[in-house]
Amino acid sequence: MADNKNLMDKLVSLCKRQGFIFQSSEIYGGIGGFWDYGPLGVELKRNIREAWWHDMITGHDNTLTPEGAPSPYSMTGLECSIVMHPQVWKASGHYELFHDMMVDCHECKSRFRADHIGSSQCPQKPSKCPGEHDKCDLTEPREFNLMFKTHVGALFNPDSEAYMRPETAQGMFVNFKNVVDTSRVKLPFGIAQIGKSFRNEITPRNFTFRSREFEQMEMEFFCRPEESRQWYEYWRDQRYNWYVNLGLKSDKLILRDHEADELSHYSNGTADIEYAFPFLGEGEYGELEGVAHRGDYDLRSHSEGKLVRDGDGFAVELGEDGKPKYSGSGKDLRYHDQVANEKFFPHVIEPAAGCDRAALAFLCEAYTEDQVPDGKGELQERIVMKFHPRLAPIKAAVLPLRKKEDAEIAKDIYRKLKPYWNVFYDEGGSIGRRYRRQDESGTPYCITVDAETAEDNSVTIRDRDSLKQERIPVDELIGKLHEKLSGA
RNA sequence: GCGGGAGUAGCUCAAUGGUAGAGCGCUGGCCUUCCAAGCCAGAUAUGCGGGUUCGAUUCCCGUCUCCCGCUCCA
Repeated sequence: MADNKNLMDKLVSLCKRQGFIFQSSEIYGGIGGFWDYGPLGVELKRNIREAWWHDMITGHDNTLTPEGAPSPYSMTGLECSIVMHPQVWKASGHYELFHDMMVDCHECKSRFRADHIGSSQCPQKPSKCPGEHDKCDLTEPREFNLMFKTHVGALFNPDSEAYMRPETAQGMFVNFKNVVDTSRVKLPFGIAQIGKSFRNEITPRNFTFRSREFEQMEMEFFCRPEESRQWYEYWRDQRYNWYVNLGLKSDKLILRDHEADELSHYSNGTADIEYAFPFLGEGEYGELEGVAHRGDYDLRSHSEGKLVRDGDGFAVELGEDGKPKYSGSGKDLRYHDQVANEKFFPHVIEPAAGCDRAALAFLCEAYTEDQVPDGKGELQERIVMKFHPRLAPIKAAVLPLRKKEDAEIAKDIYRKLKPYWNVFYDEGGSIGRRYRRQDESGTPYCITVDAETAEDNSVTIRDRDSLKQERIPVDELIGKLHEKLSGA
């Protein structure tokens, strides 16, 4: 743990000095729970997003049955607004769960829901309610809201209140009908979205792990109810393997099924994909992604009104007037299977990933200290970020060995590669220093131009992890890099 | 939100009620050229606000941020 703590400190320092992650608004003293991605960090995150988008959507083959899947399926993308109609959050259940009037006691440091004071116990005198004991020192009821509130329109009044989305998922549900009506998709299919979400966390902690503004990569997979269990299992494995294939070691990554009492109000089953972050204790894991079986909870809620558990199933929650407590849209969001001519609410499997958490996990996993012989053959400590080539912010660096003689040829090579990849040109400092700089940025390959290049038009490619160099003709460079970077 | 600790250069750290230093890194130059070599020159810092004081980075108060513990955690 002490080593891990130390490792986390070193990683935070590296993120700052290499331009991966900065504290938001740092020159004004910072603001808790918000983070900025620097020149390298933005490339890392972009690569994570693109890997996810490619592997989930654009690279998915709608016509074949992937291994482990019950059938072929289709995938589509979507991008929704962050501010939505406030009723979305009432029907979804977020408003009730994220929004409470709370009373705190200065004396016993407890917090109570304002509407439950009469049925709560004072921790110091359990026979009385909070506030009835002599020593109680209660605050006024205070609004306690995990959703960021804003106002739509220039006039501030209660009718203009709106919320920044606390998750991207609802955008997929409320657009379910739009997607079905316009894209000719048939069950089973997924709608995927990447975007920012906002939660007013009480305690942002652990670097970027729990932030107030964060990016989600979420997919809602709609299927026939009777197939939902199989799809749930398919997506659990699929998503777990995605992280492993991008370099997270499987002994640091677990797939953990939620206990029954841990399940969300809507869920028929949830598994977390969790990573052994260095800031956690031995044997502890932090959530990267949740894969939830949401049943038909969301589509039904947005049709009929917010649901509550009713025996084994769900029923619309009713207010005192016998009408839905939080009404839905009233639109029929059932899927119409035109072949079988039946209408039903599809069931939903939701793999919901945190992009920033993935970025943090990949940073933690990449951070490596090893030893490399210097010019005299003595071992020197090296810090190297061993990113998977798909995720590396810079794919290759072009380095002239001798600044004067080799620079022009090196620049030509740089220009040849630039249209394909984010390539970096560096002629400053000794070659060893430049290699180390690229190691700390996580650049997988360094292309070095030397005296031989002018003679036979060949360069060396240095491998970041093995330090091995391979000499190849310049004409084969693009093909070679394609092969190496495609991510064996 | 509570309690404790901490904020000095890009990073890691030093020092001081009276001109704020170092190492590494960074920039320019010379020399060198396959794994952080050398020489010369240079830039960059006391989180923010207030108070005490002739003078505050140092003492006091507030605030913000970070760390640890509690609390919270779809």
